[in-house]
Amino acid sequence: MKRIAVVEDELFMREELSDLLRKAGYEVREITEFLDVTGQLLLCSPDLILLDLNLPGVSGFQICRELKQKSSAPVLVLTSRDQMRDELHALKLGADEYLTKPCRKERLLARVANVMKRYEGRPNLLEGPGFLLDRQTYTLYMDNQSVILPKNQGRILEVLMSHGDEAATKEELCVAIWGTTEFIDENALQVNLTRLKKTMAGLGMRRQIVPIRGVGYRLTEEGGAL
Amino acid sequence: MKRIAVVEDELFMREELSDLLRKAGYEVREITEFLDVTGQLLLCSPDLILLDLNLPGVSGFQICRELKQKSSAPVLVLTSRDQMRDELHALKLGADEYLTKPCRKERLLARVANVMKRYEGRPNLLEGPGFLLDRQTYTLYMDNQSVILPKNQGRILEVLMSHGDEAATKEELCVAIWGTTEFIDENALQVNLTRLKKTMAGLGMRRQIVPIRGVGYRLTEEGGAL
DNA sequence: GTTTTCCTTTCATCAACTGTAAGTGTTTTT
DNA sequence: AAAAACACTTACAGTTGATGAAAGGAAAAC
Repeated sequence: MKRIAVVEDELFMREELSDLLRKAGYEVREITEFLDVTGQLLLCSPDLILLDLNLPGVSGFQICRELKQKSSAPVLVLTSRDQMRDELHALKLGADEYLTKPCRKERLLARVANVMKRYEGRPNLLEGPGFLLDRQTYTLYMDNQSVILPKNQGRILEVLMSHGDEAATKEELCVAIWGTTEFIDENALQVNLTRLKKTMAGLGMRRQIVPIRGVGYRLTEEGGAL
Repeated sequence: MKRIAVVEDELFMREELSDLLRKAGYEVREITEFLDVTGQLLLCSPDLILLDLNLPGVSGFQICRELKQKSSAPVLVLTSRDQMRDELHALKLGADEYLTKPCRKERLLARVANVMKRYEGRPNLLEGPGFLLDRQTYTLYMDNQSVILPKNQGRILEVLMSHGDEAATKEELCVAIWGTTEFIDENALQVNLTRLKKTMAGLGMRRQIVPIRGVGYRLTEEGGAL
């Protein structure tokens, strides 16, 4: 059975949505605490996320962006009719569909089914700007090429991507690669970074890895200064 | 610029389609010889294929099926309004969209753009029943797992898939793996087949490899007898 | 029951990934 | 300007995993 996560703060609306979806044969998980929404969502690994943009305290946009960085579930955004401008914004952030509230039940269900069908059987790929990464095999897709990254390079890229434009500390990277906080050797990380850079350059990827002195590394913003 | 292949036998219709698409900024390739349509299409490697189902001599369905086995370009099927039943059939064969003729220009362009956007940045994956295969890296996707096949196993599976339910000869397989007709050693193929079988079984794939005595191998039909 | 064809396992070889080590650049600090 | 701290690169050896050869077992055809 397909699992859908509902992120909506208004009680009434949330229950109505859940009800509708359950009757349509989906398993529903409701998010009721709006701290670390992304984390909660990742934990229950839904097949689709229904996301209201107007949440108390947190930015729906921010959540959307984080989700697309850290998971590969499709996101269907709900927005009030008077915030149509949001749509474009949401789509840019990687939302797969949007709907205006209120909206007819059939319409909602149709979109839900449609989006899920589009993702049906699709591999679990992490989206980066202009490329995709399979988190299990570390197969990297760019344009029409695909390359298998060695495990370490893959893990590094995965961590960097999950941080978006922010820096990942060297410690984090080491943990991701070797599973321990004790530094095996800071240099080992260094070497693997060099190798990853080379493969990325070889593929013509626009994003580059830049060091943050004394902290770690991050991926450059799209048109970011070198 | 995106390239679209038009497969349509009626001259008038074909030119109208081509015109429309060219004005919309696409590069168009027309298929005018209806022998080995699939081969021609594979050669020009289009980003989308516009396929009329009523072709002289050949079955549009057959072409559709072959395309989905041998390429990963999206297929948009055109059918006359009085053959609505075809639609279901076409979708089952893996067509990504269908349209009834005649049809409004905007509608056609909208669907074309829509389908292409859906494929945008998507990796070049070959579709098998219930699984996907990356022809470059031989990454195999099933359910939510993904595994990297060793090159030889990948090549074998690729060839078998490209033959659909028909048998691939041992010679073909050897050529695909080692690039030569001279048998390196028939046993080498044997060994790799065994290994492929094992990995497929390990993943719980429904399709199995069955030998055709004295000829070669083929994948079992969905509910095929063992 | 014999022959042909197909299958499986084991073993040595080879290629690829990896960490170590040593040395070179490049910032920042003094 | 010199020193120190940090970042980068290259070369090399150990390990892991894929590959083909060989040998023997199973299944089908006759």
